[in-house]
Amino acid sequence: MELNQLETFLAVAEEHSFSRAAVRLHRTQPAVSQVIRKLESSVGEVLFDRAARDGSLTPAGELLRDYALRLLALRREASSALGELKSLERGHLQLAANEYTCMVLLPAIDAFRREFPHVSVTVQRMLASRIPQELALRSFELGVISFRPDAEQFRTIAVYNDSLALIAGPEHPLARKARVSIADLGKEVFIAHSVESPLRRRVVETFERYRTPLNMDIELPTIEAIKLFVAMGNGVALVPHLTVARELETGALVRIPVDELEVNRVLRLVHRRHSALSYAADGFFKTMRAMARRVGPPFLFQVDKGGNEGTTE
Amino acid sequence: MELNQLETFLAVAEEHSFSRAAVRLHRTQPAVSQVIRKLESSVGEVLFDRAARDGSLTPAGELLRDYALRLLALRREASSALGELKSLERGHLQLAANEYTCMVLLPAIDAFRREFPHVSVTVQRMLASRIPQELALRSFELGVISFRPDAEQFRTIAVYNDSLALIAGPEHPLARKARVSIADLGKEVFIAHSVESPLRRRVVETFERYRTPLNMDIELPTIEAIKLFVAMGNGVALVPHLTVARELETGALVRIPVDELEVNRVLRLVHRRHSALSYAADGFFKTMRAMARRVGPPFLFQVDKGGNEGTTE
DNA sequence: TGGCCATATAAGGCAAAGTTATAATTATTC
DNA sequence: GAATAATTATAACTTTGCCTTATATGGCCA
Repeated sequence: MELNQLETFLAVAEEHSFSRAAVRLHRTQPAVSQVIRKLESSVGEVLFDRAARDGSLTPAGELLRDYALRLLALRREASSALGELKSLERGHLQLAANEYTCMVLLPAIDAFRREFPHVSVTVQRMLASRIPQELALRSFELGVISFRPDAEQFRTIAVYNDSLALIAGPEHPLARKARVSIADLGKEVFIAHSVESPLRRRVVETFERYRTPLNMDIELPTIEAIKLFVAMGNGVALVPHLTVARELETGALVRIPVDELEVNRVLRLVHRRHSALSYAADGFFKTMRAMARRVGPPFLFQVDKGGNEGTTE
Repeated sequence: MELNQLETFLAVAEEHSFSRAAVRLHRTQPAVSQVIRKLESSVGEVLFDRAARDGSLTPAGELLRDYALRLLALRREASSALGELKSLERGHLQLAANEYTCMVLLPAIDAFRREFPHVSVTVQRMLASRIPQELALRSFELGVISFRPDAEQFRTIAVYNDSLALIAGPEHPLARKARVSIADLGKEVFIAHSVESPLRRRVVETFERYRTPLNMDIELPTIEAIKLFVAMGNGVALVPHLTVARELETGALVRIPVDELEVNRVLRLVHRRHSALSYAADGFFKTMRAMARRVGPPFLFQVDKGGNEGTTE
């Protein structure tokens, strides 16, 4: 019993004639006869009362008619569901980001949801360092990272240019100075993130380069904790600008400009190079590209080319 | 999109491998590849993430998987419904009979329902004379008549041998006589059925043959009315024995034996010769044959053979 | 980088499904 | 009641398409 056969079967039942059904299906009458015969032998029942000569159904035929209608309706539904997937009237977008990189996603997700309200979005929180391997395992489709993974299997797109901000509480002595050099920071207490990260390594390297002592006696587990602790006047911290944008505006924190620490880090979307992009992910890319064009820096949209330079820039 | 293809598709999705699916389906791997490719092109979506090499589905594939499962389940359901029809765990029996021939059906329907409790039965009430033409129009499948229709398109089976009973009220003078001849009936009032019927014609002919006057001034529309009227002592009536069996037992009516009126009439099941019998009707035949064997006369089961002798016995 | 595993591709064979032509069957009509 | 018309069945032939064998390609892992 195939859907194809059921289509022919229903045409005969509706037209009450093998020949008229053949016309409707753009086939010849013997072809229709053959399909019906084959269907009859496959279900083990005679479906049309041949003696009637008016295409009337046997009881078995009546029964099969109901099922045939339901089966074909279900196929139509499946087709239209697949169509909706393509036109993003349906679908699902699975992202992964860490505590702060997910911040940059928020305006993009907002725009995306506005454009495609029927595509659901989930953002999985994950340490950035684990994102490539989980991505390879297909736990999600798109990740946000701040480095370029060294495997060729990934494709990355730079989407946000985040600078590192040295922050202090508004009452902090450095907050009043117009210009601060890295040497001035030797005596400050740096509040560090307790998770090992490229960011942290870069801070350490920079201080070593300038031969400046780095006091990192305090480690806190979340950015929120660091911000709060610094706002209370306890030392300084180097954090992604985007995580403190609000506090800088309200004055709860102050950004201290230090030339030697003018480091940017580029946030990138990453996906499996060899997996076809879902329509949802494709739509998300389009949204981000549109946003980069409309909003401009720090948003950007730049597909990374070339080899696997590893952790860079 | 065919069910066949969806079966292959699901096998691959479940086995997470084209090659293993091929083994399971007793095909070769290229055959499976080809089916999937064809399915993909027909739905316009890539269904498996080839880069994954572990048979994982794309979002479109996930979506189709749900529908494929439902479609195949529905096909299984259809098959089993057709199986139930054959095994009479499901089905419908449509009969037609008139006011009194339906009486003979009751014990048969009772036995049938006992054997096949899931087959529904409807008895359509209809003048016996209209049954053949309605049968030809397929309003029902099986009719009960007391004559043999003259069209070759019908097949009849004698199932009940009903004698005509001359009835009178218990107080009627004839009720006391041991033997009554037709001549004794000349002065009686015959209560007639107001519907023209073979039965009535035969009564008239019999009286004419014996040159006995027949007083049929009273016509009543139902057997029930005739029985009641006769029981009240108003004349006599000639009615099918089976319609008065109960009253004869209780003594509400008395049967008067008249040799010249010892006429039997055979009730017959009739169906379209060229239409295949439904499993339900076939089961009903088997039930009636079993009953004829078990109960014996007046039940019988005798397929009528030969030409179209018209109204006969 | 070479071997391994999985899928893709190509070519050939065969079964199934479609077509044309014609027969058989049944209803209709004069 | 035979001719006619309409409908489905049958037969022979063609084409399509599915499956097989054989081989290539591509990603992964040591």
